[in-house]
Amino acid sequence: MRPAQNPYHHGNLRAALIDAGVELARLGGPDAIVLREASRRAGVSHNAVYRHFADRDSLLEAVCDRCMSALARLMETRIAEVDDGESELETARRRLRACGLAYVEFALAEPGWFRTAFAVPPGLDYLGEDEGLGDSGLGPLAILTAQLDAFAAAGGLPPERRAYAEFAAWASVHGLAMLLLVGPLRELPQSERDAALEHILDTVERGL
Amino acid sequence: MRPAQNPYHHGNLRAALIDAGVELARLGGPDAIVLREASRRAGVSHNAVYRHFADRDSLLEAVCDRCMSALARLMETRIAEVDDGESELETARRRLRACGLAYVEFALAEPGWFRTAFAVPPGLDYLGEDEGLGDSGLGPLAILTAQLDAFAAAGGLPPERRAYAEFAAWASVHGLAMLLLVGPLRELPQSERDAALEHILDTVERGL
DNA sequence: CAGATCATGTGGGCGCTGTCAACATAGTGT
DNA sequence: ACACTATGTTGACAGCGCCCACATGATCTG
Repeated sequence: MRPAQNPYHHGNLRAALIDAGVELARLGGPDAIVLREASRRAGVSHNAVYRHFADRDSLLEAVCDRCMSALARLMETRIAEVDDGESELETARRRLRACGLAYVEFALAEPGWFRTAFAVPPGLDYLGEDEGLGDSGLGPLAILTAQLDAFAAAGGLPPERRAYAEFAAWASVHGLAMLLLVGPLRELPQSERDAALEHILDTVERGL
Repeated sequence: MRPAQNPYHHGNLRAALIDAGVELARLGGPDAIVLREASRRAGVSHNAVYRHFADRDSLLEAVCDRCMSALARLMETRIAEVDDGESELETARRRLRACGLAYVEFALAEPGWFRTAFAVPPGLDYLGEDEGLGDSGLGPLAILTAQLDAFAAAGGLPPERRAYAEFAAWASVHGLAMLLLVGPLRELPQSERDAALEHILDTVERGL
Protein backbone atom coordinates (compact mmCIF):
# COMPACT_ATOMS: atom_id res chain seq x y z
CA MET A 1 0.00 0.00 0.00
CA ARG A 2 2.36 2.63 1.28
CA PRO A 3 5.59 3.41 -0.60
CA ALA A 4 8.61 1.57 0.71
CA GLN A 5 10.47 4.50 2.23
CA ASN A 6 7.49 5.13 4.46
CA PRO A 7 7.44 8.85 3.79
CA TYR A 8 5.51 11.22 5.97
CA HIS A 9 2.93 11.74 3.29
CA HIS A 10 1.23 8.68 1.92
CA GLY A 11 0.55 10.15 -1.48
CA ASN A 12 -2.60 8.26 -2.18
CA LEU A 13 -4.26 7.74 1.16
CA ARG A 14 -7.84 8.29 0.13
CA ALA A 15 -7.77 5.46 -2.38
CA ALA A 16 -5.85 3.21 0.00
CA LEU A 17 -8.47 3.74 2.70
CA ILE A 18 -11.30 2.91 0.35
CA ASP A 19 -9.43 -0.22 -0.75
CA ALA A 20 -9.05 -1.24 2.88
CA GLY A 21 -12.72 -0.56 3.50
CA VAL A 22 -13.72 -2.68 0.53
CA GLU A 23 -11.56 -5.49 1.86
CA LEU A 24 -13.13 -5.24 5.31
CA ALA A 25 -16.64 -5.10 3.89
CA ARG A 26 -16.02 -8.22 1.86
CA LEU A 27 -15.84 -10.40 4.93
CA GLY A 28 -17.99 -8.60 7.45
CA GLY A 29 -20.35 -6.35 5.54
CA PRO A 30 -20.86 -2.66 6.30
CA ASP A 31 -20.41 -3.04 10.05
CA ALA A 32 -16.89 -4.35 9.51
CA ILE A 33 -15.80 -1.04 8.02
CA VAL A 34 -13.86 0.35 10.95
CA LEU A 35 -11.86 3.53 10.65
CA ARG A 36 -9.00 2.48 12.88
CA GLU A 37 -8.56 -0.85 11.12
CA ALA A 38 -8.63 0.78 7.71
CA SER A 39 -5.95 3.23 8.88
CA ARG A 40 -3.81 0.37 10.15
CA ARG A 41 -4.05 -1.42 6.82
CA ALA A 42 -3.07 1.73 4.99
CA GLY A 43 -0.08 2.02 7.34
CA VAL A 44 -1.14 5.32 8.76
CA SER A 45 -2.19 6.73 12.11
CA HIS A 46 -5.84 6.47 13.06
CA ASN A 47 -6.46 10.15 12.64
CA ALA A 48 -5.14 10.58 9.12
CA VAL A 49 -8.55 9.38 7.90
CA TYR A 50 -10.10 12.69 8.81
CA ARG A 51 -8.03 14.53 6.21
CA HIS A 52 -9.92 12.63 3.51
CA PHE A 53 -13.28 11.74 5.02
CA ALA A 54 -15.46 13.84 7.28
CA ASP A 55 -16.44 10.82 9.35
CA ARG A 56 -17.03 7.09 9.21
CA ASP A 57 -20.23 7.48 7.20
CA SER A 58 -18.31 9.36 4.58
CA LEU A 59 -15.88 6.47 4.08
CA LEU A 60 -18.75 4.02 4.18
CA GLU A 61 -20.46 5.87 1.38
CA ALA A 62 -17.36 5.64 -0.81
CA VAL A 63 -17.18 1.90 -0.18
CA CYS A 64 -20.90 1.53 -0.95
CA ASP A 65 -20.24 3.18 -4.28
CA ARG A 66 -17.55 0.65 -5.12
CA CYS A 67 -19.71 -2.28 -4.08
CA MET A 68 -22.62 -1.07 -6.18
CA SER A 69 -20.25 -0.75 -9.13
CA ALA A 70 -19.10 -4.34 -8.65
CA LEU A 71 -22.73 -5.46 -8.78
CA ALA A 72 -23.31 -3.45 -11.96
CA ARG A 73 -20.23 -4.97 -13.57
CA LEU A 74 -21.29 -8.54 -12.87
CA MET A 75 -24.70 -7.79 -14.35
CA GLU A 76 -23.06 -6.35 -17.45
CA THR A 77 -20.81 -9.38 -17.79
CA ARG A 78 -23.60 -11.92 -17.47
CA ILE A 79 -25.80 -10.02 -19.93
CA ALA A 80 -22.97 -9.87 -22.45
CA GLU A 81 -22.47 -13.62 -22.16
CA VAL A 82 -26.03 -14.40 -23.23
CA ASP A 83 -26.31 -16.18 -26.59
CA ASP A 84 -28.76 -14.66 -29.03
CA GLY A 85 -32.04 -16.54 -29.26
CA GLU A 86 -34.13 -17.43 -32.28
CA SER A 87 -36.06 -14.19 -32.09
CA GLU A 88 -35.48 -10.72 -30.82
CA LEU A 89 -38.02 -11.40 -28.10
CA GLU A 90 -36.26 -14.55 -27.00
CA THR A 91 -32.93 -12.72 -26.86
CA ALA A 92 -34.45 -9.92 -24.81
CA ARG A 93 -36.05 -12.46 -22.50
CA ARG A 94 -32.74 -14.22 -21.90
CA ARG A 95 -30.96 -10.98 -21.21
CA LEU A 96 -33.62 -9.85 -18.79
CA ARG A 97 -33.35 -13.15 -17.00
CA ALA A 98 -29.56 -12.86 -16.92
CA CYS A 99 -30.08 -9.57 -15.10
CA GLY A 100 -31.91 -11.22 -12.27
CA LEU A 101 -29.62 -14.23 -12.15
CA ALA A 102 -26.55 -12.03 -11.97
CA TYR A 103 -28.11 -9.97 -9.19
CA VAL A 104 -28.65 -12.98 -6.97
CA GLU A 105 -25.37 -14.56 -8.02
CA PHE A 106 -23.56 -11.47 -6.81
CA ALA A 107 -25.46 -11.41 -3.55
CA LEU A 108 -24.59 -15.02 -2.77
CA ALA A 109 -21.02 -14.92 -4.03
CA GLU A 110 -20.12 -11.68 -2.26
CA PRO A 111 -22.60 -11.26 0.57
CA GLY A 112 -20.48 -8.68 2.36
CA TRP A 113 -20.25 -6.49 -0.70
CA PHE A 114 -23.90 -6.91 -1.54
CA ARG A 115 -25.03 -5.88 1.91
CA THR A 116 -22.61 -2.96 1.82
CA ALA A 117 -23.89 -1.78 -1.55
CA PHE A 118 -27.28 -1.24 0.08
CA ALA A 119 -26.00 0.20 3.33
CA VAL A 120 -25.66 3.81 2.23
CA PRO A 121 -25.70 5.84 5.44
CA PRO A 122 -29.02 7.54 6.14
CA GLY A 123 -29.45 11.28 6.00
CA LEU A 124 -27.58 11.95 2.80
CA ASP A 125 -28.79 11.54 -0.75
CA TYR A 126 -28.55 8.06 -2.12
CA LEU A 127 -25.79 7.29 -4.59
CA GLY A 128 -26.18 9.90 -7.28
CA GLU A 129 -26.25 9.62 -11.04
CA ASP A 130 -22.51 9.22 -11.27
CA GLU A 131 -22.03 6.61 -8.57
CA GLY A 132 -22.36 2.87 -8.45
CA LEU A 133 -21.83 2.56 -12.17
CA GLY A 134 -20.48 -0.36 -14.16
CA ASP A 135 -18.10 -0.20 -17.11
CA SER A 136 -20.91 0.86 -19.43
CA GLY A 137 -21.62 3.91 -17.31
CA LEU A 138 -24.92 2.51 -16.08
CA GLY A 139 -25.89 1.53 -12.54
CA PRO A 140 -27.83 -1.64 -11.70
CA LEU A 141 -31.20 0.07 -12.03
CA ALA A 142 -30.33 1.67 -15.35
CA ILE A 143 -29.10 -1.69 -16.63
CA LEU A 144 -32.38 -3.31 -15.66
CA THR A 145 -34.32 -0.47 -17.27
CA ALA A 146 -32.42 -0.94 -20.51
CA GLN A 147 -33.21 -4.66 -20.57
CA LEU A 148 -36.86 -4.02 -19.80
CA ASP A 149 -37.02 -1.45 -22.58
CA ALA A 150 -35.63 -3.99 -25.01
CA PHE A 151 -38.01 -6.64 -23.71
CA ALA A 152 -40.97 -4.31 -24.09
CA ALA A 153 -39.85 -3.19 -27.57
CA ALA A 154 -39.73 -6.84 -28.64
CA GLY A 155 -43.31 -7.25 -27.46
CA GLY A 156 -42.49 -9.05 -24.24
CA LEU A 157 -44.90 -7.01 -22.17
CA PRO A 158 -47.92 -4.83 -22.89
CA PRO A 159 -47.01 -1.13 -23.06
CA GLU A 160 -49.55 -0.15 -20.41
CA ARG A 161 -47.66 -2.30 -17.90
CA ARG A 162 -44.24 -0.94 -18.72
CA ALA A 163 -44.38 1.89 -16.20
CA TYR A 164 -43.62 0.14 -12.93
CA ALA A 165 -42.06 -3.00 -14.33
CA GLU A 166 -38.67 -2.13 -12.84
CA PHE A 167 -40.09 -2.20 -9.37
CA ALA A 168 -41.61 -5.66 -9.69
CA ALA A 169 -38.52 -7.17 -11.26
CA TRP A 170 -36.09 -5.48 -8.95
CA ALA A 171 -38.02 -6.05 -5.75
CA SER A 172 -38.37 -9.78 -6.45
CA VAL A 173 -34.70 -10.53 -6.85
CA HIS A 174 -33.66 -8.08 -4.17
CA GLY A 175 -36.09 -9.59 -1.71
CA LEU A 176 -34.97 -13.11 -2.47
CA ALA A 177 -31.33 -12.13 -2.07
CA MET A 178 -32.03 -10.53 1.30
CA LEU A 179 -34.10 -13.41 2.59
CA LEU A 180 -31.38 -15.86 1.55
CA LEU A 181 -28.54 -13.77 2.91
CA VAL A 182 -29.67 -12.38 6.22
CA GLY A 183 -33.28 -13.44 6.43
CA PRO A 184 -35.24 -16.52 7.40
CA LEU A 185 -34.21 -18.35 4.23
CA ARG A 186 -30.52 -18.31 5.01
CA GLU A 187 -30.49 -21.99 5.88
CA LEU A 188 -32.19 -23.05 2.65
CA PRO A 189 -30.14 -25.73 0.87
CA GLN A 190 -28.42 -24.80 -2.38
CA SER A 191 -30.70 -26.83 -4.61
CA GLU A 192 -33.79 -25.19 -3.12
CA ARG A 193 -32.20 -21.80 -3.60
CA ASP A 194 -31.74 -22.35 -7.30
CA ALA A 195 -35.25 -23.69 -7.69
CA ALA A 196 -36.68 -20.74 -5.81
CA LEU A 197 -34.79 -18.26 -7.96
CA GLU A 198 -35.90 -19.92 -11.19
CA HIS A 199 -39.48 -20.00 -9.98
CA ILE A 200 -39.40 -16.36 -9.01
CA LEU A 201 -38.02 -15.31 -12.37
CA ASP A 202 -40.73 -17.39 -14.08
CA THR A 203 -43.39 -15.78 -11.95
CA VAL A 204 -42.24 -12.26 -12.64
CA GLU A 205 -41.84 -12.95 -16.33
CA ARG A 206 -45.43 -14.19 -16.53
CA GLY A 207 -46.74 -11.31 -14.49
CA LEU A 208 -44.99 -8.42 -16.17
CA MET B 1 -40.02 -0.47 35.29
CA ARG B 2 -38.46 -1.34 38.60
CA PRO B 3 -40.60 -1.61 41.74
CA ALA B 4 -40.71 1.55 43.82
CA GLN B 5 -38.67 0.39 46.80
CA ASN B 6 -35.78 -0.29 44.47
CA PRO B 7 -35.03 -3.69 45.91
CA TYR B 8 -31.80 -5.47 45.21
CA HIS B 9 -33.52 -7.92 42.95
CA HIS B 10 -35.52 -6.53 40.09
CA GLY B 11 -37.92 -9.42 39.91
CA ASN B 12 -38.57 -9.24 36.24
CA LEU B 13 -35.40 -8.03 34.65
CA ARG B 14 -35.35 -10.23 31.57
CA ALA B 15 -38.70 -8.91 30.36
CA ALA B 16 -37.77 -5.34 31.27
CA LEU B 17 -34.58 -5.58 29.23
CA ILE B 18 -36.42 -6.91 26.20
CA ASP B 19 -38.96 -4.09 26.56
CA ALA B 20 -36.15 -1.57 26.63
CA GLY B 21 -34.56 -3.21 23.61
CA VAL B 22 -37.82 -3.06 21.69
CA GLU B 23 -38.12 0.61 22.52
CA LEU B 24 -34.58 1.31 21.35
CA ALA B 25 -35.06 -0.70 18.16
CA ARG B 26 -38.19 1.24 17.33
CA LEU B 27 -36.28 4.42 16.69
CA GLY B 28 -32.87 3.22 15.61
CA GLY B 29 -33.24 -0.31 14.34
CA PRO B 30 -31.08 -3.21 15.47
CA ASP B 31 -27.93 -1.13 15.87
CA ALA B 32 -29.65 0.99 18.48
CA ILE B 33 -30.02 -1.98 20.80
CA VAL B 34 -27.26 -1.17 23.27
CA LEU B 35 -26.76 -3.23 26.41
CA ARG B 36 -25.75 -0.38 28.66
CA GLU B 37 -28.66 1.79 27.60
CA ALA B 38 -31.12 -1.03 28.07
CA SER B 39 -29.73 -1.61 31.57
CA ARG B 40 -30.08 2.07 32.38
CA ARG B 41 -33.71 2.05 31.28
CA ALA B 42 -34.40 -0.98 33.41
CA GLY B 43 -32.81 0.85 36.35
CA VAL B 44 -30.08 -1.69 36.81
CA SER B 45 -26.30 -1.83 36.58
CA HIS B 46 -24.79 -2.52 33.21
CA ASN B 47 -23.64 -6.01 34.09
CA ALA B 48 -26.92 -7.36 35.38
CA VAL B 49 -27.76 -8.08 31.74
CA TYR B 50 -25.39 -11.02 31.75
CA ARG B 51 -27.51 -12.91 34.27
CA HIS B 52 -30.25 -13.15 31.64
CA PHE B 53 -28.48 -12.96 28.28
CA ALA B 54 -25.19 -14.50 27.26
CA ASP B 55 -24.22 -11.47 25.24
CA ARG B 56 -25.61 -8.65 23.13
CA ASP B 57 -26.61 -10.96 20.31
CA SER B 58 -28.69 -12.97 22.71
CA LEU B 59 -30.72 -9.92 23.70
CA LEU B 60 -30.92 -8.88 20.09
CA GLU B 61 -32.41 -12.23 19.19
CA ALA B 62 -35.12 -11.86 21.81
CA VAL B 63 -36.00 -8.42 20.44
CA CYS B 64 -36.05 -9.80 16.89
CA ASP B 65 -38.58 -12.35 18.05
CA ARG B 66 -40.84 -9.64 19.39
CA CYS B 67 -40.54 -7.56 16.25
CA MET B 68 -41.37 -10.53 14.05
CA SER B 69 -44.42 -11.19 16.21
CA ALA B 70 -45.56 -7.62 15.76
CA LEU B 71 -45.34 -8.07 12.00
CA ALA B 72 -47.34 -11.30 12.20
CA ARG B 73 -50.01 -9.59 14.28
CA LEU B 74 -50.49 -6.74 11.84
CA MET B 75 -50.83 -9.24 9.02
CA GLU B 76 -53.44 -11.16 11.00
CA THR B 77 -55.36 -7.97 11.74
CA ARG B 78 -55.41 -6.78 8.14
CA ILE B 79 -56.47 -10.18 6.88
CA ALA B 80 -59.30 -10.35 9.41
CA GLU B 81 -60.52 -6.94 8.28
CA VAL B 82 -61.03 -8.08 4.69
CA ASP B 83 -64.67 -8.15 3.54
CA ASP B 84 -65.78 -11.33 1.87
CA GLY B 85 -66.00 -11.10 -1.89
CA GLU B 86 -68.61 -12.42 -4.28
CA SER B 87 -66.84 -15.72 -4.65
CA GLU B 88 -64.52 -17.86 -2.57
CA LEU B 89 -61.78 -17.06 -5.06
CA GLU B 90 -62.33 -13.33 -4.77
CA THR B 91 -62.21 -13.57 -0.99
CA ALA B 92 -59.00 -15.57 -1.10
CA ARG B 93 -57.52 -13.07 -3.52
CA ARG B 94 -58.35 -10.15 -1.27
CA ARG B 95 -56.87 -11.86 1.77
CA LEU B 96 -53.71 -12.73 -0.09
CA ARG B 97 -53.38 -9.15 -1.16
CA ALA B 98 -53.99 -7.97 2.38
CA CYS B 99 -51.02 -10.09 3.38
CA GLY B 100 -48.68 -8.19 1.12
CA LEU B 101 -50.20 -4.82 1.91
CA ALA B 102 -49.85 -5.42 5.64
CA TYR B 103 -46.24 -6.50 5.21
CA VAL B 104 -45.24 -3.26 3.51
CA GLU B 105 -47.49 -1.20 5.78
CA PHE B 106 -45.63 -2.55 8.78
CA ALA B 107 -42.24 -1.93 7.20
CA LEU B 108 -43.08 1.72 6.47
CA ALA B 109 -44.95 2.41 9.71
CA GLU B 110 -42.32 0.83 11.98
CA PRO B 111 -39.08 0.79 10.03
CA GLY B 112 -36.95 0.21 13.09
CA TRP B 113 -38.96 -2.83 14.12
CA PHE B 114 -39.09 -4.18 10.60
CA ARG B 115 -35.35 -3.98 10.15
CA THR B 116 -34.85 -5.53 13.56
CA ALA B 117 -37.18 -8.41 12.77
CA PHE B 118 -34.79 -9.41 9.99
CA ALA B 119 -31.58 -8.73 11.88
CA VAL B 120 -31.29 -12.04 13.67
CA PRO B 121 -27.62 -12.38 14.60
CA PRO B 122 -25.67 -14.71 12.34
CA GLY B 123 -24.31 -18.01 13.54
CA LEU B 124 -27.34 -19.25 15.38
CA ASP B 125 -30.46 -20.86 13.99
CA TYR B 126 -33.03 -18.48 12.68
CA LEU B 127 -36.14 -17.88 14.75
CA GLY B 128 -37.51 -21.36 15.42
CA GLU B 129 -40.98 -22.76 15.09
CA ASP B 130 -42.14 -21.14 18.31
CA GLU B 131 -40.77 -17.65 17.72
CA GLY B 132 -42.02 -14.64 15.84
CA LEU B 133 -45.60 -15.78 16.07
CA GLY B 134 -48.77 -13.74 15.98
CA ASP B 135 -51.88 -14.25 18.10
CA SER B 136 -52.99 -17.16 15.93
CA GLY B 137 -49.78 -19.02 16.65
CA LEU B 138 -48.48 -18.57 13.13
CA GLY B 139 -45.45 -16.59 11.96
CA PRO B 140 -45.46 -14.35 8.89
CA LEU B 141 -44.41 -17.15 6.56
CA ALA B 142 -47.00 -19.56 7.91
CA ILE B 143 -49.67 -16.89 7.54
CA LEU B 144 -48.70 -16.34 3.93
CA THR B 145 -48.70 -20.09 3.32
CA ALA B 146 -52.21 -20.39 4.71
CA GLN B 147 -53.46 -17.65 2.43
CA LEU B 148 -51.77 -19.19 -0.58
CA ASP B 149 -53.30 -22.56 0.28
CA ALA B 150 -56.73 -20.97 0.35
CA PHE B 151 -56.04 -19.11 -2.88
CA ALA B 152 -54.89 -22.32 -4.57
CA ALA B 153 -57.85 -24.29 -3.21
CA ALA B 154 -60.19 -21.70 -4.69
CA GLY B 155 -58.51 -22.16 -8.05
CA GLY B 156 -56.44 -18.98 -7.96
CA LEU B 157 -53.31 -20.69 -9.21
CA PRO B 158 -52.52 -23.92 -11.04
CA PRO B 159 -51.48 -26.72 -8.65
CA GLU B 160 -48.18 -27.31 -10.41
CA ARG B 161 -47.12 -23.78 -9.54
CA ARG B 162 -48.10 -23.98 -5.90
CA ALA B 163 -44.74 -25.31 -4.73
CA TYR B 164 -42.59 -22.19 -4.65
CA ALA B 165 -45.35 -19.62 -4.64
CA GLU B 166 -44.39 -18.44 -1.15
CA PHE B 167 -40.98 -17.42 -2.34
CA ALA B 168 -42.23 -15.29 -5.19
CA ALA B 169 -44.88 -13.55 -3.10
CA TRP B 170 -42.67 -13.07 -0.10
CA ALA B 171 -39.58 -11.93 -1.98
CA SER B 172 -41.52 -9.28 -3.90
CA VAL B 173 -42.95 -7.49 -0.92
CA HIS B 174 -39.83 -7.97 1.17
CA GLY B 175 -37.66 -6.58 -1.58
CA LEU B 176 -39.90 -3.58 -2.10
CA ALA B 177 -39.95 -2.87 1.63
CA MET B 178 -36.16 -3.02 1.81
CA LEU B 179 -35.63 -0.85 -1.24
CA LEU B 180 -38.06 1.74 0.12
CA LEU B 181 -36.65 1.65 3.63
CA VAL B 182 -32.89 1.50 3.34
CA GLY B 183 -32.33 1.11 -0.38
CA PRO B 184 -32.18 3.34 -3.42
CA LEU B 185 -35.95 3.88 -3.39
CA ARG B 186 -36.02 5.56 -0.01
CA GLU B 187 -36.60 8.97 -1.52
CA LEU B 188 -39.55 7.83 -3.63
CA PRO B 189 -42.61 10.05 -2.99
CA GLN B 190 -45.55 8.54 -1.16
CA SER B 191 -47.85 8.39 -4.18
CA GLU B 192 -45.23 6.53 -6.19
CA ARG B 193 -44.75 4.12 -3.33
CA ASP B 194 -48.39 3.18 -3.29
CA ALA B 195 -48.48 2.81 -7.04
CA ALA B 196 -45.38 0.64 -7.02
CA LEU B 197 -46.82 -1.61 -4.33
CA GLU B 198 -50.11 -2.04 -6.17
CA HIS B 199 -48.29 -2.77 -9.38
CA ILE B 200 -46.06 -5.36 -7.73
CA LEU B 201 -49.02 -7.12 -6.15
CA ASP B 202 -50.75 -7.14 -9.54
CA THR B 203 -47.67 -8.56 -11.20
CA VAL B 204 -47.22 -11.33 -8.67
CA GLU B 205 -50.91 -12.19 -8.75
CA ARG B 206 -50.79 -12.57 -12.52
CA GLY B 207 -47.60 -14.57 -12.42
CA LEU B 208 -48.41 -17.02 -9.67
C1' DC C 1 16.91 31.32 -2.32
C1' DA C 2 14.26 32.24 2.15
C1' DG C 3 10.08 32.50 4.42
C1' DA C 4 5.18 32.05 4.75
C1' DT C 5 1.21 29.17 3.97
C1' DC C 6 -1.42 25.23 3.43
C1' DA C 7 -2.28 20.28 3.02
C1' DT C 8 -1.46 16.16 5.25
C1' DG C 9 -0.08 12.94 9.01
C1' DT C 10 0.91 12.15 14.38
C1' DG C 11 0.00 11.64 19.34
C1' DG C 12 -2.86 12.03 23.13
C1' DG C 13 -7.31 12.20 25.16
C1' DC C 14 -12.52 11.73 25.90
C1' DG C 15 -16.68 9.18 26.38
C1' DC C 16 -18.92 5.43 24.63
C1' DT C 17 -19.34 0.38 23.93
C1' DG C 18 -19.24 -5.02 25.06
C1' DT C 19 -17.20 -8.19 28.08
C1' DC C 20 -14.64 -10.24 32.05
C1' DA C 21 -13.49 -11.00 37.08
C1' DA C 22 -14.37 -10.40 41.83
C1' DC C 23 -17.56 -9.31 45.19
C1' DA C 24 -22.34 -8.36 47.53
C1' DT C 25 -27.00 -9.42 48.52
C1' DA C 26 -31.18 -11.98 48.79
C1' DG C 27 -33.92 -15.94 48.57
C1' DT C 28 -34.21 -21.24 49.09
C1' DG C 29 -33.66 -25.64 50.87
C1' DT C 30 -31.65 -28.86 54.24
C1' DA D 1 -28.61 -22.20 61.37
C1' DC D 2 -26.15 -22.89 57.54
C1' DA D 3 -24.90 -23.68 52.84
C1' DC D 4 -26.11 -22.96 48.28
C1' DT D 5 -27.75 -20.70 44.30
C1' DA D 6 -29.66 -16.92 41.71
C1' DT D 7 -29.24 -12.31 40.89
C1' DG D 8 -27.18 -7.60 40.98
C1' DT D 9 -22.88 -4.36 41.74
C1' DT D 10 -18.25 -2.38 41.22
C1' DG D 11 -14.20 -1.95 38.73
C1' DA D 12 -11.39 -2.87 34.95
C1' DC D 13 -9.86 -3.51 30.00
C1' DA D 14 -9.53 -2.98 25.06
C1' DG D 15 -11.59 -1.12 20.96
C1' DC D 16 -14.29 2.29 18.77
C1' DG D 17 -15.42 7.29 16.61
C1' DC D 18 -14.17 11.76 17.12
C1' DC D 19 -11.75 16.18 18.82
C1' DC D 20 -7.61 18.79 19.98
C1' DA D 21 -2.93 20.50 19.55
C1' DC D 22 1.20 19.72 17.17
C1' DA D 23 4.69 18.00 13.46
C1' DT D 24 6.06 17.51 8.88
C1' DG D 25 6.43 18.29 4.18
C1' DA D 26 5.04 20.48 -0.26
C1' DT D 27 4.03 24.72 -2.60
C1' DC D 28 3.73 29.39 -3.41
C1' DT D 29 5.69 34.13 -3.00
C1' DG D 30 9.06 37.90 -2.32
